Amino acid sequence: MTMQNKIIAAIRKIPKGKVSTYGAVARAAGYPRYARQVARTLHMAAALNLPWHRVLGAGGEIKLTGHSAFEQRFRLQSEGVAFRGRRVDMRTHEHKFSKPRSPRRKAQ
DNA sequence: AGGGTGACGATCA
DNA sequence: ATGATCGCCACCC
Repeated sequence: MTMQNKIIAAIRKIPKGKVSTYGAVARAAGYPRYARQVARTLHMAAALNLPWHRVLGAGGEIKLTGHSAFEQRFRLQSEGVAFRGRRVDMRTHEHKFSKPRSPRRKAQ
């Protein structure tokens, strides 16, 4: 299993109406500090059919620029994600990964 | 091999 | 809140 595959798998777990962040996805995939690689992976989101719009920067901020940023915001609002200013209200929309950080035995 | 580059993130002024 | 700086790390010349 490559790092990129794990990152992709993590992104696929974000349900509609919820969001996550580059850093959180990286951690959920088992690669803390690899936020930039998550972003890199998202460049092929369309081809991989990934919910790319559900991944935001730390604090729920859209890191895209120009038209893409607008589209991301539009897509999120379309599935019920509320914004507070320029940021998503993470308190109510952040997806919590159930990924165990310490593969100890197993999550009961 | 070496240096520049990000859809990052945390910290500080 | 905003901008600068720095640490990070796979990619792409």
